[in-house]
Amino acid sequence: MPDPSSSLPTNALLRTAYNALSARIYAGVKAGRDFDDLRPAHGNAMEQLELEDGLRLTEMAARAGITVQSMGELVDDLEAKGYLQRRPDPHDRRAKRIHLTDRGRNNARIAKQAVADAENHLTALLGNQHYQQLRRALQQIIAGDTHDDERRGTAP
Amino acid sequence: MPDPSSSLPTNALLRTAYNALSARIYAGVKAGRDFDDLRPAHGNAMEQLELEDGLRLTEMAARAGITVQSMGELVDDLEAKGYLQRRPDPHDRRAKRIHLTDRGRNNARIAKQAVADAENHLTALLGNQHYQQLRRALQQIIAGDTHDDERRGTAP
DNA sequence: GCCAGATTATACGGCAACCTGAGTAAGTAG
DNA sequence: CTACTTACTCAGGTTGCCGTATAATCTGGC
Repeated sequence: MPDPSSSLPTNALLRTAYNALSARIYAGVKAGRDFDDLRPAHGNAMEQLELEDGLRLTEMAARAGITVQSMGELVDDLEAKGYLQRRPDPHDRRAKRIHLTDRGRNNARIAKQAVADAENHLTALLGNQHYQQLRRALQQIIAGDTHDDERRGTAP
Repeated sequence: MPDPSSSLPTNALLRTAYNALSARIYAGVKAGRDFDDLRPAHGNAMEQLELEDGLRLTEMAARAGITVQSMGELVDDLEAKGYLQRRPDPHDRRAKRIHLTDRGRNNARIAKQAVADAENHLTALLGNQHYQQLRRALQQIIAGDTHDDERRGTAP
């Protein structure tokens, strides 16, 4: 197959680049240890607890940009597999705080490293200057589209 | 919500930028006319027939990088909605050729325009030079990861 | 000409990762 | 105390794929 990427819309380039990079990170996580029972979507939850332990479900869903129910499923799964634990919030008996277990913390550390490796890979591939430019361009796209779409809503 | 994009991994930036751009294109297609019955995935099929009419299912699936069954579903749906038509291949009685109807051709034209609009939007947003650089960087990421992942396969 | 094996399309079932809608329990404001 | 809001759970649906299996047809070797 001749490389068709030069004629593809930028749209498609973004998606393919994202997939490639995600696969790299995901492979890095799974290669590290016995974390075969994690699927990419679980990263949505793990990522956040790595930064801030003891979040509530609602908060996590909002940060990940998915519904509370969806995040609930991920957390259910991760709890069953021993990566994290729900504990009642002492100050609000409606809420539960979600904490990493030792296993979860261990995995989070490796995931963090895999992400860092991917960033280093990009810097090496593009050169630091182009790497920074890429990030700036992506941020502009994200910010630029937010303005226009705010009133019109995103696609269903 | 304070803009967190500056600290996000490049990975996440790629995904969000992709989503933003896709939503823009998709909105463009739907705004143009009465194509409310199309979902984003249908683009996988329409895109190709726009370039080359009368392809077979197998060919389309291979080009889109999805299975024959998945493409079959999309084609079923598009056929039911009057965007395209299956006609027997006169030279191979196993095969069917997939052709755009008038409605399909009309939609393809609008979709093409929506993609072009999105590219123009990007050029205006980033400046032509940075736009070109973005595309180059994405192509490098795609090509760069292909080499490494070829033997190891992509993530499940 | 005929059979083995590949190709083309379809049918059926399953799964991941989301969603909407409807509920319960607990907190908060008047 | 009532009315509203917040946090979470339960049930069920949708989208977009995949795997396996089957029937019809084509192709190459004999």
